[in-house]
Amino acid sequence: MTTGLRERKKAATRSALHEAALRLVAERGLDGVSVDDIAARADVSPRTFFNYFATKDDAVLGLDPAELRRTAQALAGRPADESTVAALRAVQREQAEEMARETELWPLRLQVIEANPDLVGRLVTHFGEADRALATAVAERTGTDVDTDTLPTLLALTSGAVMRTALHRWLTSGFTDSLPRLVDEAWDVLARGLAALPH
Amino acid sequence: MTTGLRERKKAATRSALHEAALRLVAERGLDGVSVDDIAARADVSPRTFFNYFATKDDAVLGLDPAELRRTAQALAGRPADESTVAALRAVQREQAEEMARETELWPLRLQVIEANPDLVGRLVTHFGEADRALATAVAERTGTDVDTDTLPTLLALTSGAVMRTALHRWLTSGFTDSLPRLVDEAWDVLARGLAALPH
DNA sequence: AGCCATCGTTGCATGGTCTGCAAGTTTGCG
DNA sequence: CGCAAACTTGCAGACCATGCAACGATGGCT
Repeated sequence: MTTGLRERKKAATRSALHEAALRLVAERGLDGVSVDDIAARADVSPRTFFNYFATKDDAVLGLDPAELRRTAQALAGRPADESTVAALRAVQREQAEEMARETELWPLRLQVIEANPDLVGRLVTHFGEADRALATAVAERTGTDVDTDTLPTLLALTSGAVMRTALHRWLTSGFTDSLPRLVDEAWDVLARGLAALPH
Repeated sequence: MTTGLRERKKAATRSALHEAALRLVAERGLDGVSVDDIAARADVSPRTFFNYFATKDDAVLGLDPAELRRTAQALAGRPADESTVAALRAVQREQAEEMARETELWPLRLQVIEANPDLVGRLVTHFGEADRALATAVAERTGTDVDTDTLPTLLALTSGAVMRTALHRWLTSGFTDSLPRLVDEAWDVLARGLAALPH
C-alpha cells in the first residue's frame, strides 16, 4: 500500500494546517487567530487554506468530511459474511488505532475546546453528520432503508455512542489507557448488558 | 409595572428583527438572506441590527443574552423560604407562560431549524450558556460554589432537562397542549420517579 | 527520458459578517 | 424647557469565505 507523493503531501499539508490552527488558538484564543495567521504558520497561501478546510473552526478541530466517506467505505469493505455489529466493531477499532497514534494532540484539542465553547456547537453537528453517514452505510450494507427501517440508524447511533464513551474514558484516564482497548471494552459491556435484558 | 416608551420600542424592534429574520430565512434559506435584508425588512439600519443581535443566527433563533440574566434575577427574586426546586419550578412556569403566548412562531422556528442544521450548533451552545448561568444563580441562592459543590450544576442541568422535555412534548403535540402544564407535569413525573428510587 | 492530462496552489476580485468610533436623534426627568 | 442618558445611524476597517483563472507540480504513458 504505497501512497503517492501527491497524496502524502496533501496529508502533510492538512495536518500542518490543523496543527498550526490548534497551537495558535491554544496560545491566543479563537478570536486572536486569523485564517491568514494559520496559513502563514503552515507555510501555504491563505487561499490554499480553504482547499483543506471549509471553515476556521473545522481546521482547529481537524474535521475532515472525507473521513466520513472513508468510514463508510471501510464498512463496505468488510467481509460480507461478518455480522454488521462485528463489522462496525472492526472499523471502529481501526479508527481508534489511528487516533491513538497521535496521543500528543488530544490534550491540546480538549483544552482548546474547553477554552472556546463556540467550537462545541460545530462538534455536535459534525457528530450528527458522522452518525447519518454511518447510518446510510449500514443501510447500504444490510439492504435496508434509512428512512423506513429502524436498524441502520439505531446501529449507527449506538456505535457512535460506544466511540464517544470510549473517548470519554480515554480522556478521564489522561490518555494512559489504550483507546482501542476501551472501544472493545465498551462494546463488550454493551453486549453483556443487552443480553441481560428481559425478553 | 408600567414600562416606558423607550423600553417598549426596544422590545418591538427586537421582536421585529427576529420575526423578519425568521420569515426571510423560512422563505429563502439561511444563506439566501443577508443581515442587510433583515434590517431592511424590520425598517432599521443595518448597523442597528447589531445593537440587538450579536450574529445573524441569533436573530433567526431569537436568542437573547439578557434573557439569561433575567432568569437568574427571577430566581434571586423568589422568597428565601422557598425550596430551591420550588423556586426553579416557579421561574420556569413563568417562562413557559411567556413562551406559550407566542405559539404562532414556534412551528416556523422549528421548520427553519430543520431546514438549516447549522443553527443546531448555535442552539446547543446557547443551551450550554443557559445551564451555566442558571447554575451560578442557584449557587448564589444556596450559598454554594459552582466549582466545588455538586448541587448547583446538578439542579441547573436537571431543570434544563425538564424544560427541554416539556418543549419536546409541546412540539410533538403540535403545540395544542399547554406548555406550563407540560412543565409542571415533567417536574411531577421527575419527583415521583426520584421518590421511587431505592435509598 | 519526454509528453500530456490531471490535480493542487496561488492571486485577485467579490460579497458578506461583525466591530469600533463618532456623530446625530430621541427619550426620560427634573 | 433643557440637560443627560440611551438609542440609531453612517463610515471605515478587519476578517471570513467563495468563484475564477493562471500557473506549477505530479503521475501515467510511450
